[in-house]
Amino acid sequence: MKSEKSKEILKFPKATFERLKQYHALLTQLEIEQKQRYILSEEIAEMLKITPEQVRKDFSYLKTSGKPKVGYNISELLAELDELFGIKANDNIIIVGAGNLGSALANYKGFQNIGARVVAIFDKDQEKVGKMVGELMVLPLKDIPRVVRRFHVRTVAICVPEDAAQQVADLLVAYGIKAIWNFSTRILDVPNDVIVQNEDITRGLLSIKHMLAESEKRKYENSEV
Amino acid sequence: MKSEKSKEILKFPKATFERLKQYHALLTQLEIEQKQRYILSEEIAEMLKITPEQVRKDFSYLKTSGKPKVGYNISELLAELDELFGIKANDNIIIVGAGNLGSALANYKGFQNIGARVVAIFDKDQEKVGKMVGELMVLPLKDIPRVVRRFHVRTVAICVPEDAAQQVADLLVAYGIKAIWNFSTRILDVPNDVIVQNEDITRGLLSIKHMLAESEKRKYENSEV
DNA sequence: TAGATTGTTAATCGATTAACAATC
DNA sequence: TAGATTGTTAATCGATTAACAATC
Repeated sequence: MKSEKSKEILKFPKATFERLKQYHALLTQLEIEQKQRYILSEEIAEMLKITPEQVRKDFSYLKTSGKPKVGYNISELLAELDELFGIKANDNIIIVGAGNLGSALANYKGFQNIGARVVAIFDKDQEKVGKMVGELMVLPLKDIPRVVRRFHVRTVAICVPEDAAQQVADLLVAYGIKAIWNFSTRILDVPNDVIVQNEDITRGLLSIKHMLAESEKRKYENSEV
Repeated sequence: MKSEKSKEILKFPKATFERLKQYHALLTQLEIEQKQRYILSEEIAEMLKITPEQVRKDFSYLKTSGKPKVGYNISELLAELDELFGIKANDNIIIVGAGNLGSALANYKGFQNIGARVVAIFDKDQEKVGKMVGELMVLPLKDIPRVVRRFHVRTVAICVPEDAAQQVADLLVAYGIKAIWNFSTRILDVPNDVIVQNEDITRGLLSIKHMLAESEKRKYENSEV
């Protein structure tokens, strides 16, 4: 029974784990569309711009298996991934910062697909407190501990301006928060047992810039030959 | 001279390139703070939760070198990374979708640090057209081709609801856009020569869920011994 | 049955870590 | 000078790709 319990979180290659998240998103989408019941590794590969061999290799770590010439059962695969990511075990999260970004997050409908729910949104600005964001009323920061206790909140999204991010993080750590979802570009300094997930969007744009530069370069070289 | 030109975009290990973006963000922050002129590989490593050896290995691909016992000159390192990422070559980008997320993006101040500028924001909703988002007036979709031509826009951020994302992508591809910065969770189907950068935020939350589950598991196991 | 696709093993490739000489 | 830190080479580790048998 112990070994059972321990096995619940399997050890995948880190790279595989990252792709499993992509498969999960794709399969969720396909499941909603209801257009097909099976999917080939080839089709998945094409949509995610990877190779079919890679897809099959990744799936070989799962219990679900595919049928030659038929592919993988979408519902079955999705169910296993849901289980794997603990989608059914709902996580209550809160948002600090009720600006545009915080509001966008609060209104985001996709959280239910990954077993998360936004239970409250906070702002230090008295002007914003009391206003509605979607179905939530903006609360003052002092209410954070109460909400955290009541809803067993472990994860907090920080959506405040750069210069307030560290301060808010310190506060949350003091309140016993386990994980910070950091939407500021500020590198946060927190104790080692607090999980920080940086969601610095500028990284994506840097990748685009780089890829654009590379394709320009290729064009230049080809025209030269 | 050809070889000069070709060398402008150096070949780094992919993993190193990803970390270079983190170093860039960190150094940008330190440069703004003006608290120190030099930084040790050890200090960088601690802030980014990697090893100092990794940092030095990554930097060995750069021209900038550090001084034993002194570290790396922050300005010098940042200047090289700026050059490397083409920060000085400004990129004009546009945003489609003037909801909370699009508005957050339009108001984001950090773009200048990575050589990007939002020149326009669009929405299909007539109610939103004409309203101000920061310093930009929301424009109707039909104005996209004009703006793209006038500002040489290559990159577009898609901030529309899930079910409109593919449609907008098709439109943009037809207008000759080179790169799509996709903020919807929808997997987009576009021609191979169009760059797509997916900014699916739910992935970060899945990582958090997984890390929380792992640390719970560790706690459980330790208490059992 | 023939052909297509899966799943797995082995080979290759790439990234990280370890070790240590060079240098301030 | 002694000690700390950098930078590089070699060793290890991990991930991807190739090859191919199994199977529908």
